[in-house]
Amino acid sequence: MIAKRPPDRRLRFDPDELASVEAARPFYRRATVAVARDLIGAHLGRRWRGRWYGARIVETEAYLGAGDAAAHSFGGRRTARVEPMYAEGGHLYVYFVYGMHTCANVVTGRAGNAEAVLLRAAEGPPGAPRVLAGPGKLCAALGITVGDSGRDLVGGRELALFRRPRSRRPRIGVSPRIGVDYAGEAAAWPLRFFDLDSAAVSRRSSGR
DNA sequence: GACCAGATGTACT
DNA sequence: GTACATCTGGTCT
Repeated sequence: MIAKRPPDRRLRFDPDELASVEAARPFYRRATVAVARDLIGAHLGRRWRGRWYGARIVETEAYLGAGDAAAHSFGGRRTARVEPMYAEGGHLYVYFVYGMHTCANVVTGRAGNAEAVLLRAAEGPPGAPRVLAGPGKLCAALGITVGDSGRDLVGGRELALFRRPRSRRPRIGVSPRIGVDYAGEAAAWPLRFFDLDSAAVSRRSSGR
């Protein structure tokens, strides 16, 4: 059993205060690119000891399954690690990389598609500057571990995603994905989305 | 901006 | 057994 990690205390938030709506299954079942775009500005919430902690997502990347050389499920690869990617949209796929970092993805589309959206960065309250700038830091700050891989975000008791209010539509930038140079032609696909006005979007990946 | 080390799980031979 | 990974933070130019 993998030990659970507590979230960063500074990320405390009240879902009601945001007037946000928890994303339901149909939200995740749509095209991966559409979900990746709509996740910008949404809040990822983690419940720890009865309280909610969370952050506003400001950077995502779409991974398009078997036909995408940058995706873990490229060519239909199906191992114990990537198995959660084959679940129905709305599940979480978490993996450990470079011996020290954890990255969280939201599975999209229908079961078997193996498509997902990587959560690259989020923004906390003013008291938590840059603690979420990068997929590894985002997971660390929210206490997400590989033990959360395969968890369902829909109706989840510990992890949930709250959609952004319609009134707050961020300015969204688009660029190729980060760190996937090995993926050949797929490396240039414009599948990275980010909030143009967020300081948490990593420098390296700011699209310049 | 470019370059590089770091620590270890996962996939593959 | 071995290569390398959807990174990060530090150093140097």
